[in-house]
Formats: sequence, structure tokens, C-alpha cells
Amino acid sequence: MLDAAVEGFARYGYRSASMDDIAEAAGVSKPLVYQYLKSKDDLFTACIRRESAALVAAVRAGTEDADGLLPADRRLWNGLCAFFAHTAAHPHGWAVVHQQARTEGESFAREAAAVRAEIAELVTGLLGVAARDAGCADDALAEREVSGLAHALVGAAESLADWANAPRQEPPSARETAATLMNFCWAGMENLLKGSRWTPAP
Amino acid sequence: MLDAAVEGFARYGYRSASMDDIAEAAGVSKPLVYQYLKSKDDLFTACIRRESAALVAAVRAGTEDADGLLPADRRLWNGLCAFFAHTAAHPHGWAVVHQQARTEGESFAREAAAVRAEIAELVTGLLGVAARDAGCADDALAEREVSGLAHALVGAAESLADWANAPRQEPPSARETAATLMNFCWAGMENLLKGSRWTPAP
Amino acid sequence: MLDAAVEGFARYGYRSASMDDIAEAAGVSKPLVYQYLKSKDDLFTACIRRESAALVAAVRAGTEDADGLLPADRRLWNGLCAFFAHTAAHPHGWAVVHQQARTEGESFAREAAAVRAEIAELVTGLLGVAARDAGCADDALAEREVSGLAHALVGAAESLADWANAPRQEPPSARETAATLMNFCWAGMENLLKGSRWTPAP
Amino acid sequence: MLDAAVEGFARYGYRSASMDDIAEAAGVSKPLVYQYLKSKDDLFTACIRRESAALVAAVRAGTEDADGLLPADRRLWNGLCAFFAHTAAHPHGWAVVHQQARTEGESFAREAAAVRAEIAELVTGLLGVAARDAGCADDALAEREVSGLAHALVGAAESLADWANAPRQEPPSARETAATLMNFCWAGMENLLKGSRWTPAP
DNA sequence: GATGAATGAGCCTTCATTCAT
DNA sequence: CATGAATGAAGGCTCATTCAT
Repeated sequence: MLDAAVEGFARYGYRSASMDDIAEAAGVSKPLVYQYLKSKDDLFTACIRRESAALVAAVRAGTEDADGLLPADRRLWNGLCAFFAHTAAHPHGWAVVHQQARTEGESFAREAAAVRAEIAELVTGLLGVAARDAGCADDALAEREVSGLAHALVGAAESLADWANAPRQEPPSARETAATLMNFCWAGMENLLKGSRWTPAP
Repeated sequence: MLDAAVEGFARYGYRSASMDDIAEAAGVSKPLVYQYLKSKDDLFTACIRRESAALVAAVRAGTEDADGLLPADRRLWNGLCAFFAHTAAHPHGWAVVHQQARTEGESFAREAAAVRAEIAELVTGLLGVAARDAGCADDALAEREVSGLAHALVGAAESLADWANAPRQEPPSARETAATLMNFCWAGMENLLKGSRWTPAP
Repeated sequence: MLDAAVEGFARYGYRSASMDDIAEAAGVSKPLVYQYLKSKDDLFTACIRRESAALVAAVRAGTEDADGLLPADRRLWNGLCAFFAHTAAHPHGWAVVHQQARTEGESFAREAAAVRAEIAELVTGLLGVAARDAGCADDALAEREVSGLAHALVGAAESLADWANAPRQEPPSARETAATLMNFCWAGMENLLKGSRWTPAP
Repeated sequence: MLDAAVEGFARYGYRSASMDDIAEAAGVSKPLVYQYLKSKDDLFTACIRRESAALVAAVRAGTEDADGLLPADRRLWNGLCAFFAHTAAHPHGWAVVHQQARTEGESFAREAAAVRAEIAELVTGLLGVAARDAGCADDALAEREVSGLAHALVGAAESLADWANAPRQEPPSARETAATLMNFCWAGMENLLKGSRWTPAP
């Protein structure tokens, strides 16, 4: 039943998707929907939660390093691959979390922001690992700057997910997309960890 | 009058913002709104157009290089400064273009996509300049990869705009945010132009 | 200006014809309309009155017999010719009086009923003349029956007016239509004046 | 529920009758009306159809002659009795079909015209029977003239229906009204079938 | 005097939500 | 338990009507 709701919300938005249509698409009757979830609000929240959890779980699984053997960039790349693979496989869920949840009221937006924060924290953690591996001082980067970098990375990834999912003859694979993003950002990350910064030409 | 509409749409979304509320917020009566713009659709489109144009104009002005003296990275940084300054100064307009327009119907989404494409093209142009300045072969980067990089950059910028606008004690200045983003991405760009790539560790 | 109003009301009905459209069709601005006639109600009433008066005048002129020389049937025929000629020449006015005025509220309907009554009275008068000419007793026909006959004649005439105005290759002339109606009704009238009645076969 | 709609439309016209009022008069809520009939248009059409069908059925039943024993004038009289009885019993339905349907838009007018045509055809058929019974040649009357006579009869009947329904101390019975109409028209019909015509006095 | 600009009121329609079955 | 039937509340849009210019 949530599947139908997710598809409906993704396709038409929270307001434009009607409970009638969702119930019909789910093949059940409207009062049944209200028995499981008290209101449209709750239904939407449930959708967001389910899709968020699935996405975060996929990315987390991708970045995992059970044996402690992988370098940070490899783990980041794995996580990105998982991210792009998941968003490609679940476009409706991705649309709900990434687009719809952010546009309809504070409370939903908070849910979406939490996802972002969670993924950003994953990235932050990996940067910390990279820093340790590179032997940097813990305070080479200000906390705020790390936060900014993480958000930049997340945003770039989100944008590339949409770009990769756009209809095309040969859509790029998750690994290609992830490689593009690593090329885009990793050199800068390494530079920063080494203390080398870009500054505007004089 | 558009101001009120932009604020309403930004705050509540296209569907949830009611014409009554918009008119009241504008200090006029509903029929007057309909005299200027024939329908809610048209009103929303007008909002998108106005805010899009303002944003694109700001960024374009930032990247301009009348005397042909500036290096590409400086121009990009200027553009980013302009972008972050504009989104910080017009958060509602930014929300309309970046969030609302993309979630309610194909036709609005096309308007929003056009903005993205326009900015991505600006960035692409700057990459071309950078490539020329660095004496690279024209085909050092595949067209698709350039497109991906541009979208990654735009996405990172969008994400940082939201991040920078989030309520905080000392919000970062546009220049700080732009510097963070340059640090994030410019090293990778330069590497790519030099033919150096990131590849997953074996 | 009334012309435009009559056409508008005839074409779209009292409610559906908008003051904007009428004013535009008349080539003047709306406030000017309100200066001449205080409200839409008054405008409609004015239309009804003008068209009614024209129609009644035409028919009355037709039935007139200045020299007292014409027999009643001839005068009736003349009146019918005038009637069909007028309705054919002023279809919009006819539509306003005959159709629109009767469908929108009591007060307008009364105006329309007055026209009917006036014409019915004309007919009644002619029947009286015919009776006198035929040497009948004044009370050969009950008053109520005369009224019924007059309304039947008026209704038949109204119906034939619509029938004659319907789009056709060779629309019948007013004289043909009038002849059809005389054939239809005059024999019965004469019979009645002579005291001969139709009765259901046993 | 249609009853309330018919009454509302009859009293105020299609445009002026509001769905709120109709729903309230029906003792139900507005959305319920929309569950049964998709729009005001459809509701009005349904009213027209129902009332038309009832009227036509009543008249057709009246003119029927199962055993083939009745003369044409008797059948016509029976039909007229049925007609006047029905219009007297269902004044609102009669108003909808006869007045309102003809004044609001082509599509409704077509429905009303179809009813008229159907009744006119009934009458035409009876004239044919009368002609056969009287031993007339089939072409004694031109087709157009027959059509005109039928419309005249229908119009006279419609007019008398309104006349008979007008508020009065002793309203005439359907049989009286039908007799008045037969007196009005049948002698002329017979004359025409015999080839005798009214012509304007020289 | 004539008009562009403005509005209060109302109508058709829809939707999230709940009972009675 | 699951559902068809029903509704209160609102939203987009239009129109007759009036001022300030």
C-alpha cells in the first residue's frame, strides 16, 4: 500500500495526489488506508520514513568496512555507488525524499533534512578517517568547513542522481557516475587535508 | 504583488498556497490578481520567470570578464559569490525556483530545468576557458563527463546555498561559502584538465 | 447600446450574458452602461420593453382597419403577416421577448405575459368583430373559451414563428406562414361562431 | 433528488439555480449530488431527459390505438387530454422542458427540440391516418405544410398548457382544454384534407 | 462626462475524513 | 473487519457593481 502512496506522491506531489487515487492504485478502499495510518499527513510521513531508511541503509552498507582494510576514498566511492544504484532503482522513493518532502511544510522538511544530515555525517566520518590515515592534525579543518564540504558533496551527489536518471539513450552506470563525482571532489579533499587551499588569485 | 506570491509559494508550495492568502498578503483583493494574471498557473509561472531571470542575471554578471583579464577560477569564484549572495538575499525566490517549481507538474519543472541548464552552461563555458588557458587538447574531457561535472557543481552550489541559509548564529558570508566550494571542487577540475584522474584503489 | 444588449441576452440568456461582453459589443465602457441604466435588471427590462413595444406596434398596425371595410379574417391575416415579418426581421428581439424573458424570474415573466395578453386581446377583439359580422349572439362563446382560443392562436403563431425562422434552404415567406396558420384555425373559428362544435366521437 | 433539481431549475433557470440550493432542497449535501451526477450540466441534462421521456410517454400512450378502432380525431383528442393532464400534474417538469432547456446553450436546446420533433411526428402520423380515413390522395398536402400544421398544433397546445395552468379560481380540466383546442383546429384540418382552403378575401 | 482599476459576494467543484452496514 | 455512502470546509475563478482620475 505504501508503494502506491509513494508512487502517487512522487508523481503528483503531496497536495495533488488524492487519497482516492492512492487507495484505488493500491487496490484497497479508502477507509482501509485510514485504518492503517491515521491521516494523509501520517501516510506521507510513513512514506518518507520508509524511503529514507532504505536509502540511508543502502548508503551505510556501501560505506561499511568490516575488516578495517579499505582506505577512505574507496569507502566513499562504494557509498556513492550504492547511492546512485539505489536512486536509480527507486526513483519514486528518491523523488519523495528529495523533492516532495522538502516542499510541503516544515515538519516534512525536517524529515528530509534529517536524512541529509545523516548522510552528511557519514561523509564527515569518512573525512575523519581520511584525515587520520593521512596523519593530519585533528583540527586541520574547522568543524564548520567540514560540514560545508559534506553538504557540498551530498548536494553534488543528489544533483548527479537526477542527472543520471534523466531519460537518455545510454544512461551512465552507478559506477561511472560515482567516478565522475570522485574526480570532481576527491582531489580537493586531499588538498585540504594536506593544508593546501584554493585562494582567489590576487 | 509578485512578491507576495513568491513568498506564499515558497512557504507553502504551489498547491497549498491559496489565492486568497496571496491576495491578502499582497494587500489587494483576489479579483485584482486575476486581472493581472489570468490564473494561478500563470501567476506561478510569472513568479518562476521573474526569480529565474534575476538569479541567472546575477550569476552571469558575476562571471563576466569584460577585459578578458581574469583566469577561469577567479571568474567561477565571482559567479559563486554572486550566486550565494543572491540566494541569501532572496531566499523565497530561491525556494520557488529551486524547490517548488520542480515538484508541481511538467511545465513548471521545465522552467526550472531551463535555469539549471543555463547555469550549467555558464560553468561549462568556464571549464572550456580553463582548458584553453591550461593548453589542454579540446577533447581531454568527454562531453558527457563535462556535463556531469557541471551538474555536480551546480548541485553542490545549490546544496551549499541551503546550508548557508540555514538559521545559525553566524551565517557564513557568500565569499566564505564560495571559497569552501572552490576548495571542494577546483583541485579536481584542474587535475582532470591535466589528465590526472581518480581511480578506485585496487 | 440596447442593440448589443438584446443580441447578447438573446444569444446567451440573461445570466450568461455578462455586462463586460455587452459593453464591449456596444463599443462603450461598462460604467457608461450603468449611467444610462441602473442595473443589469433594468437593462434587461429595457430590452424587453423595447422589443415588446416594437412587436405589438407592428401587429397592431397590421390589424388596423382605418376605413372599417375589411372583414375580420382579412384583418387577422394581415396581423399575422406583420407578426411573422417582424419576428423574422428581429430574431434577437423575438428571442428576448419570447424565450429569455419567460425564464428568468417572475418580474420579467410578467412583462412577457403582458405582451401575450395584449396580442391575445387584439385577437379577441377580432373574434368579436367576426361574431358581429356573422350576426351571432354576443354570448355564443363563453368568455373563458374565447380566451382559450386566443391563447391557442397566439401559441400557434409563436411556434410557427420559430418554425419559419429555423435555418432552411427556402424559408417560407411571412404570407405563406400566415396562410398556413389561417388554414389551421379559421375554419374552426367560423364553426364555433356558428355554434358548431367538435365533440369526441362516442 | 432529481425532483429538487427539476423544481430549482424550473423556478430559477439553469444559471440562477445554485447547486447549494438544489442540494439543500433535496435534503442532501452538495458533494452527494456530485457523486451521482458529475456536473451541473449533467444534472440539468438528466432532468431534461427524465421529464422529456415522461411527457412523451404520456402523450404516446394517449394516442395509442391498440385495436385499430378509433378515428384519428379521437386519438388526437386523447393525446391532447394526456398532454394537458401531464403538464398540469408536472408543472416544473414542463417548465424545464418547455422553457429552460430552450434558453441555455445549444446542447440543451437540442434535447428540447427533439421532444418537440417527436410530438410533432406523432401528430403528423395522426394526420396521415385521418387523410387515409377520409380517402384523400397522399399528396393532398405538401410535406412542408404538414410540418407547419404540426408545429402550429404543438405550439397551440403548449400555449394552452400554460394558459390552463395559470392560477385561477376554477382551472379548466384537461378534457375541456383539449376540447377547446380540437374546436380550434380540427375543422381546419378536415377542410384541408378535403382540399378546401382559406384564402385572403380579395 | 467617460473610464481604468478595484472589489464583495457567490458559484461550481474537490477532497480529506468519517459513519452505518 | 472492510466498505459504500456521505459531508464540512475550502479553493479557484467570475461577475455585477462602484470609485478616483
